[in-house]
Amino acid sequence: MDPTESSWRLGGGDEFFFGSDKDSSILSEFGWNIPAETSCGVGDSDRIDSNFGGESTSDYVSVPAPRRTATEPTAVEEKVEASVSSSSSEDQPEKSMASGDSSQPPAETASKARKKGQKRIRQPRFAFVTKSEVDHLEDGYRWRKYGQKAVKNSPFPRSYYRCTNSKCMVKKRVERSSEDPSVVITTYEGQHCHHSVGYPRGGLISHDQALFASRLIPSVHYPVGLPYSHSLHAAQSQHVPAAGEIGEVHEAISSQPQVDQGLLGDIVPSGMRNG
DNA sequence: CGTTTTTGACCTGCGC
DNA sequence: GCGCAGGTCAAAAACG
Repeated sequence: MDPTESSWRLGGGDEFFFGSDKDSSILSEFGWNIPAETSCGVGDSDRIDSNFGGESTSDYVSVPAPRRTATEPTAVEEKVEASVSSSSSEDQPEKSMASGDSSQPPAETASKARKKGQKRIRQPRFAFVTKSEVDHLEDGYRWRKYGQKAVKNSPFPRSYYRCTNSKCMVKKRVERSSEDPSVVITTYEGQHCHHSVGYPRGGLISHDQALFASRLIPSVHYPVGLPYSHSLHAAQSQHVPAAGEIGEVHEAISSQPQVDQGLLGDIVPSGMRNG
């Protein structure tokens, strides 16, 4: 297991936290409302540093993604929860590049070089707990699955996804809770440097969603019920969910399971859902 | 034909 | 130092 997990485990994190007012700032810093200037393509750890104000190591923020809809068969009931993860896994700047770039030399060189020389830089992460029948929730972005692993304490495998945008190095990992098979834990890592774009064969994301994506961050608040401060962040990530839901989610989170018409059922704070 | 998913192997980091 | 578990890569297969 990785240390990382413990750090950013839902509600378990304790390294990063921002105040309520800061949330928006932070998020925006991460570029979750970012147009496309963040640093895509740049692929350097620099971007993280910049965003985090120089601390390349401590950074975990989240990258909320706008949830979508159309392809989702039954996402009607989803409890979303998010938490910020921090610390832990360090992500690799170069690595991303290497992997992202197929044109790059065999991963061997790249991977080796990168690992030995320096530590991987961690990227902001956001974990969402969603109650849904489908593992892979649409968030407005296109993801490509690049791996799957069995999880030690869980009968369910963990899937690893990467944004299909060649310049975007955002990753996402999805796994089902061993406690509640109906609960899907989605962790976003990194930040999109582009708007949500099309949907896989299912159609393009609607304009609304794109728009939504661009502004979801700022409007969010954090779930009052969350036990951890980080949760707030997480909460924000929830917003990401769907266009038009922002408002709803926001409310739901902060006050009660409100729900959005069909998209979000009720939000479940990490600490609360445990019961 | 192009893209995505699947799957096994490899590498890295951490705990003991 | 060894073993374990997580995370990623890459080749092959499947799908649209």
